[in-house]
Amino acid sequence: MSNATISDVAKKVGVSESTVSRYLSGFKVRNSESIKKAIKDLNYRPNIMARNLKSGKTGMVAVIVPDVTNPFFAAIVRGAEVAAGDDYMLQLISTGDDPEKEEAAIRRLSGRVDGLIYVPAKEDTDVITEFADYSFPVVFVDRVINNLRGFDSVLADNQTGAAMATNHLIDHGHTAIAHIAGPAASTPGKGRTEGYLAALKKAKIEKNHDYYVESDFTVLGGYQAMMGLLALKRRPTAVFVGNNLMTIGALKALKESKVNVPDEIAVIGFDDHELSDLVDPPLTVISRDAHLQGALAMSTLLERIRDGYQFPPKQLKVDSNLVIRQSCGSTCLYRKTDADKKILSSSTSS
Amino acid sequence: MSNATISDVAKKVGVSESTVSRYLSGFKVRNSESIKKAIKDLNYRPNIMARNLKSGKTGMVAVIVPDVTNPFFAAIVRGAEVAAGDDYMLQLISTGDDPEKEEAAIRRLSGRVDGLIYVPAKEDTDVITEFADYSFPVVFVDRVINNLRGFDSVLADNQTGAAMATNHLIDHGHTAIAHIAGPAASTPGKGRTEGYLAALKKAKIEKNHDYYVESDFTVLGGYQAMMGLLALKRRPTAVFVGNNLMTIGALKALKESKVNVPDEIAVIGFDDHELSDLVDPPLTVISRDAHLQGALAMSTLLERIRDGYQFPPKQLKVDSNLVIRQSCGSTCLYRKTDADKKILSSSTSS
DNA sequence: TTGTAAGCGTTATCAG
DNA sequence: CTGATAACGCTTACAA
Repeated sequence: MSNATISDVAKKVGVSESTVSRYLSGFKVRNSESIKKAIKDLNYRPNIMARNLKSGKTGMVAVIVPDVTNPFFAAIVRGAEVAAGDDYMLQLISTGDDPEKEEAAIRRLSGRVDGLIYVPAKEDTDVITEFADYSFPVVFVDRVINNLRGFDSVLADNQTGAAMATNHLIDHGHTAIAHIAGPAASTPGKGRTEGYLAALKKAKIEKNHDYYVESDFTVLGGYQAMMGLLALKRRPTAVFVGNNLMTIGALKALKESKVNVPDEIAVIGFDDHELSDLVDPPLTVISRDAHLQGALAMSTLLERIRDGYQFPPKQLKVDSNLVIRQSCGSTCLYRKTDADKKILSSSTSS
Repeated sequence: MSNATISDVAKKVGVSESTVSRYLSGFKVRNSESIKKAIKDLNYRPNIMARNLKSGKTGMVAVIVPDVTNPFFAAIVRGAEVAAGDDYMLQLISTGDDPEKEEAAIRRLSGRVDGLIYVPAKEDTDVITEFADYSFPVVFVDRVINNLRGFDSVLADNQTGAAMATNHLIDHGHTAIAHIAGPAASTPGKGRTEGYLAALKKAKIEKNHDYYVESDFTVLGGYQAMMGLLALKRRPTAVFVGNNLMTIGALKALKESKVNVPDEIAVIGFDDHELSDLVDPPLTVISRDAHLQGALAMSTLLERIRDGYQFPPKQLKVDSNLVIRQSCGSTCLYRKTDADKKILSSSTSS
């Protein structure tokens, strides 16, 4: 039973509650030894709620991700936790991509946490407009609610990454390059499509509407999108897939259809994976440091919690890197690095 | 600013605080309409801390896992969250396999949560012995602290699963069967080794000490263990690997050493993975429902929170299943099912 | 149904 | 350095 209160301790030692409280806060008190002993004897532990009620702080930060089960989001969470150190503990909300659950969860957050790291499932919601009232700072990661300025964010360099991916395919001689994209209404979906289109344009490759498939960032979506591409009269010879889950789906579709990668179709994905070098064939991807994104988000948030909005909102970006393995073939040698060797050069820019 | 208090609302309407409080608790009050309006106008939201201080409940459950980044643990977390529903929110602690951080985190938990779902990183710690004092119920998942009875737990059927794995290899005609095991001091490490040994014994295969390698459940550990096995004068022809991460490491070692799976060596892993059917070759594994484990743990915990320990501790177990793909070869046809087709028959037994 | 008042456990203020 | 006292915002007897 840990229901001993500060008053019990005070009584036992024969001092006032305030003295014990001061001892606990590290002030010098006369009977510190006997207080120490009494605390141990009574197995006293301060009541956090009472403390919080006084201070108005909770020592908690909420992290909302669409799905912890996605290794990419898990890495963000882990990065945030590491950056929080001993100062803050994490409340995790993983809504399973359900915007309604997410909204409900946000509503329940008020008063429970000192800040929020937020990877929204859908970006066209308007719950967030209530945040102005919600009395705690918010940092967006990877996605950012439409038309919402005034918030900090930590994004990936989607355009550059997607352009690198597309250029890599172009360098291999492809011109029939498809793109299985995330929702055009999402920050990463939009950004990556922009990068893809920009790269095509720069290479003077005419864009083919059949080769742009908007999907939904899920395994099933990627599977269906790839099936659609395979059904085309004139199949693409290369595909850039817009995220990790859709890449898995696309690969399953290719495998099921017995289409050889990279000989019949080259594949490049966005976001790396622990198993990317073990799949058949080892997967060439654009990678970025999700752990770092989480950590940056947390440190930005902690600054806000400490200092408020005296500084203007930050828009952080994390670099993307090309990790070349074998799913695009190896005809293009000049860009080739050791397969399976990650180039970990993630850095940040504002 | 959400700093309006119940007293502000009361003042605005011209009633007492208790009336507003009653309205909030769903009681019938005369001026409910005007109270409703005042709450909206003032943007009043109840202060959770104050409420908690009164009730002594936090509405939070802690979930401690060694690493959220491991998809298996992520699934446990997600399962727990789903089972929690709207009643409880999750505090996540993922210590990166650091027992010291874990211990520190546990210490800070008291008073913050109403209960704990605990997957310990190390099972020989004794922090947990303080739990008796810690005033909140604990449910262990997957692992269980040494010599600790009196707690609820939700484990996997490690023995049976490991025996299935080993038998599968035996059915393929193997007799030189190695086992890359987790720590013998851990529940799953120990259980799976027992299953492995039992299956060997039943098949009257003499056990070879070189073929038992105790490792640490990490990718690197699995890699090194496999490298060790490959260096043996008399290599095993089949390996049962004790968890998902070590299996990844083992596969990397095999790939690097250009050893063909399954022709030169058959591999079976413990715990399935989203990508298991895409790796080369598609991986045969023992699978169990981690999501279910998390959910069962949560519902058990919620019972304890509600009803206390009036019922004796439950020891739940989740079934393991054999998922046959191609990493063990296909010489043994009678057990063969459609490759890549999961048999989802997870159920529970006490 | 309503209001008054006490109390949850802590910390901050202010006199001593 | 110490102790009494008043908050923090809410709930809940108890009385009206």
